[in-house]
Amino acid sequence: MDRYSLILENIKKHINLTEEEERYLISLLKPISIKRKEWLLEAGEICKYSYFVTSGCLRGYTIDTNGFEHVLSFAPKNWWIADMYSLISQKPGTVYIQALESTEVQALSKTAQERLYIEVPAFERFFRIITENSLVSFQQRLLDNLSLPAEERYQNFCKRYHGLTDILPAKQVASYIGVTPEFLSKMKHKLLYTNR
Amino acid sequence: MDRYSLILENIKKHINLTEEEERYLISLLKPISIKRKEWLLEAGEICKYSYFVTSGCLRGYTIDTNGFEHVLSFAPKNWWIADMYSLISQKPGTVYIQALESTEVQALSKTAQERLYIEVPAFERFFRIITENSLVSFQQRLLDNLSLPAEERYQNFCKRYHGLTDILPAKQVASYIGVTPEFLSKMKHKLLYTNR
DNA sequence: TACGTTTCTTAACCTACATTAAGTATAAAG
DNA sequence: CTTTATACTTAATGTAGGTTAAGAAACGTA
Repeated sequence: MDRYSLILENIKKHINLTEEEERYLISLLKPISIKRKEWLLEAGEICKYSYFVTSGCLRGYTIDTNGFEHVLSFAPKNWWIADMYSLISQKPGTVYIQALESTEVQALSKTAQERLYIEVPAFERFFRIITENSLVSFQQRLLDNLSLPAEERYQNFCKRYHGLTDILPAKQVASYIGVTPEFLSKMKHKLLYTNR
Repeated sequence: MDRYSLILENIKKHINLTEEEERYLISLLKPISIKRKEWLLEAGEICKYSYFVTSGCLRGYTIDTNGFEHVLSFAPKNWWIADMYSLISQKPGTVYIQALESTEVQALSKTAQERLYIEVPAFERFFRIITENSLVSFQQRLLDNLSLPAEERYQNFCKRYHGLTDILPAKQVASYIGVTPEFLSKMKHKLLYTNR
């Protein structure tokens, strides 16, 4: 039962659950382990799960028509991830979800999630709230991309995802903030020698 | 009662309402009219309403540290708009919501919205769904900004917001897709003479 | 119907960031 | 521990899109 405490605490930050509701949720979860570089989802597939990361780290990314990858989101421990477009439309998506290291998730299927909305309406609230939060951060990220030079986007990233910057390959950070690895390397050099 | 049909139809696309629930919703709405160039919300204020546009058109935008405006979203007839960050945190926001022409909205206050979640749980579902849809389109827009040249972003915009392109000042479109008015003008010239 | 303001266009010049390429460091996997 | 792939750095060169400026068109207000 302890392997569920992380997800339960995550949910109980926003809603209250009775023990029975907790047990019901747990009965719907499906634990999945994947190794570094393996995928939970690939472009072209229909996303059938919301994933909650209990250990390790995932990345969601797309590949554009020129073959370049773009990181949509990182999902370290305690984060949710899915291809939202595909999950809600149940059409083939464009997102890859890949493990950056050995990772364990609890998968909640779309059908289980819908059952949950009906049986335990508080979950409707929970997912509304985390979707709202996600929307706010994507809006802010878009505005950052429209208004800030790459150097500030990098510094913001380091602050906001503090522990992550050390774990992630710089390449992935570059892709997230929207620059090439070469240019990120140049920025890091500059930041190192011009301030302090 | 007919002035409410647009918002009721909008909501009934996603959930069912009894006549009593409809009446309850209507009792919570506050109609507001504003004229071209007036604001419903300014940066620094706390956003207290979700706005549903019944006629006219609004834009949500921010002003960066260099004084440049960036359009976050347009809200023509039948769209919802708010400063989501400020609305959910009830802290001062960064978004201006301004009328591009004479506009009428139905305003639903944050407190009314929360009451609605409790009295009529289906509204929790409704706002979950529209927030999910909004999230998907912001994710796509971010990816477009990361992966597509300005010319394709402009063409996508023209397709996706078809009627809007004719109504909006080109300046606003430029701000939305993330280029200067000068560069948009250059692109339009090019598109006009190179194809067809 | 005219005036002032805002928007649009054109063009010369500029810069942040991309591309290419080649070498070096790091780390995964046998 | 070695091997091999992957990630990182540096530097030269290229380009999409920004900046500045100034005139032309369109539009809102009277």
